[in-house]
Amino acid sequence: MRNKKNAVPAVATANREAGARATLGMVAAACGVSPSTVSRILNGTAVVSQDKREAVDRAIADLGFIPNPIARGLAGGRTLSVGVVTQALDSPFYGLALSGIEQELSPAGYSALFVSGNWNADEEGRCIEMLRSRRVDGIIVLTGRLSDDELRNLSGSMPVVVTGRNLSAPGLYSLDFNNFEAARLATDHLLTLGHRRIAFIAGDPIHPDSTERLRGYRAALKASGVRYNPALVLPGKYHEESGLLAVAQLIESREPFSAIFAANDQMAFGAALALYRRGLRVPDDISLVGLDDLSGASHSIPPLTTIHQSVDELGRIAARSMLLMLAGKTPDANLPEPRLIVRSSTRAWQPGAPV
Amino acid sequence: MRNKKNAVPAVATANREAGARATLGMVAAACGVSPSTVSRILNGTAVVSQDKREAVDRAIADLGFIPNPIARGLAGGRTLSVGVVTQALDSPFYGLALSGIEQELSPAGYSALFVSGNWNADEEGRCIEMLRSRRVDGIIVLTGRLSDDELRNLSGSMPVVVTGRNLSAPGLYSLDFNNFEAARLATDHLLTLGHRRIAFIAGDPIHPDSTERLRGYRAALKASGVRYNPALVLPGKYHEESGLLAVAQLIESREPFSAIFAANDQMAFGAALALYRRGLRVPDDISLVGLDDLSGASHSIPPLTTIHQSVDELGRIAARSMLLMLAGKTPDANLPEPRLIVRSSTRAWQPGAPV
DNA sequence: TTGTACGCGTTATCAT
DNA sequence: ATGATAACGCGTACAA
Repeated sequence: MRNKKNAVPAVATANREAGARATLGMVAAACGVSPSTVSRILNGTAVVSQDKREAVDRAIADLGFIPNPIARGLAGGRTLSVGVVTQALDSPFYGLALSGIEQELSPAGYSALFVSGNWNADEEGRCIEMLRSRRVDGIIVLTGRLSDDELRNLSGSMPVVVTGRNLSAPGLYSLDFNNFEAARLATDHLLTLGHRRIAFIAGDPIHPDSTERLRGYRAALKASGVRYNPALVLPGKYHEESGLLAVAQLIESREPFSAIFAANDQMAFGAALALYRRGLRVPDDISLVGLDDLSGASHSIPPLTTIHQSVDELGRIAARSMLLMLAGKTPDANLPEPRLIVRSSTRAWQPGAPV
Repeated sequence: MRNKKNAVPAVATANREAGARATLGMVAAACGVSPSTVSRILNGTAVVSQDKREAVDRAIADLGFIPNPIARGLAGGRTLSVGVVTQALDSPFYGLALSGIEQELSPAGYSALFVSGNWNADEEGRCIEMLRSRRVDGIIVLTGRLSDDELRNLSGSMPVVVTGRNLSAPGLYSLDFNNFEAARLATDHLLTLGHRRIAFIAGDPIHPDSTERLRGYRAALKASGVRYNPALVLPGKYHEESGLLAVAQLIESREPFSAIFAANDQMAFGAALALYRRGLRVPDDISLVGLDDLSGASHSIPPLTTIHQSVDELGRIAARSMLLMLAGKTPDANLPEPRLIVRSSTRAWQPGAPV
């Protein structure tokens, strides 16, 4: 099954036509130098004479040689791949981050191994074991359910970048959106428009960002001298259906409100649908603000006023930080601050609102 | 940099605590057998005496040994990984497919290498080169811009599963939705409701499914004896903005219509927004049907009547077919037929529509 | 049944 | 500046 290595040039060229792969050894043989020299040229590890370099470069182009990352990994102890633990591959939020990660990793010659933990700590653990067994050079964890200690532990054996948390350790870099400020901005926008009875659909308390967003909501109210009313805070789970339910529940409660701030866009979409079903118009009757600025937000009905989080930028920065750590440097990038995007789901408060 | 191999058990255990990985050689040394024996036990390649097997099993568990897929790949010529070429990682449509692929591949011990071609043939070519250099065992191509010949060519060197086409070759399996029937169903639904002036927002003609969907639209009209009116067919590009533009253009043209069938949900969302901006109500003034049944369709305003395509099932079946080919068998699975999902964006035609 | 020896494609170390 | 040689961790003929 094995065929001879270091075939002569003619054969190598023939092989290439046949779809077979050229190897470093074949390149070396083709121009009469040692494999080490070829390797050095490839990696810029040492100075090589001009003529040899040219000969080798030509042979490389000629044979269509591409170094084998597998063998490279075996020999060099690195695989030029980084593992990415996400929570869902089909998510308007995480999808953007994955995209950003790939955009940054590919040009650097790294591949991403995407695995999804599905919001399950056990599954996430298995994913990480799998990534370790594949010898990824580092791991990027998007949010996740793992404990901080597990993460710190992992960072002992390889560089780790984690989003949605704020913890530090050697070999560990964390990146988080300013959830507090995002929620504060959203609430403040409604307050500025004159709204006072502002309902808040909270996120799943299991996410650390949920409490931050609640804090931002309360801080904005306080700064405007509006009393915090617990009856206006509804539990949600960050998906559309929970936003819909929350609003249904809110209306049932007969607690008056003129605006809603949903802790993420998906819940805002659900909320909008609930209002629509009750015959309440957005923004004429009720103003609505989301958070995230998912791609769907600009084409929802009405286009959703929301807080923009640069999720693709999150991905890019996470990847860039990983690349830096892999190069032995220390990352220090931060995420851009959230900013308000005013579209058509909010308007100034009017006396005599229906609710 | 290299450290000694075949460390004695005590050291191995210590290493394990330190986060270092056990190797097959270490397992062999730990119980005084040869590496080949361990390998055989791992792969069930040959019969091994009971006592050795037990000793080895114990050592494996003890050392927490996990075979290194990299080395395995180098030696055995397989990597237990399959490449997946998608067009976008952040897409409500492809995301579902990726998710389905991972769900099927993981339990089988395979990893997926997701790369995105961004609707660009060159980039797609580079992706495939990268996957080949990483020695993936097979490649799944979601739609893509590659020519059929390139695909057939690729399938010469490894198993290939491609979606969105209908071609066959040894080592190549293709899977496609019934786009014709999907479009026929959508159009027929509107016809059944009494609509006669049904606009069609077509997809990007560069996608082969676009022409199929147009065919389905025309076939349904014909079957109901409705004359095909080219003025009611608008060009689109499968994204929200193009749906919005198409409707704006349609209204400008002053060609009367009472219903719109958009060739995918994303364009339907854009269409809904355009109608909303003109003060036209869905479904009261205009009925609207999409195609795909994206997750957002059920929470749009109003919830969108559409044709369900099991995109996650597409991913799962593609992966299952790949697994079959990898096992030397011939896949023969087919995609489920599209089905109509009636929600709230359509209603019976009323005389005296505003347009 | 088990072990030996070699190869997979590359990098790193040590000579020269 | 360059080459020989030895790993990297595993699979697999072949020998025993």
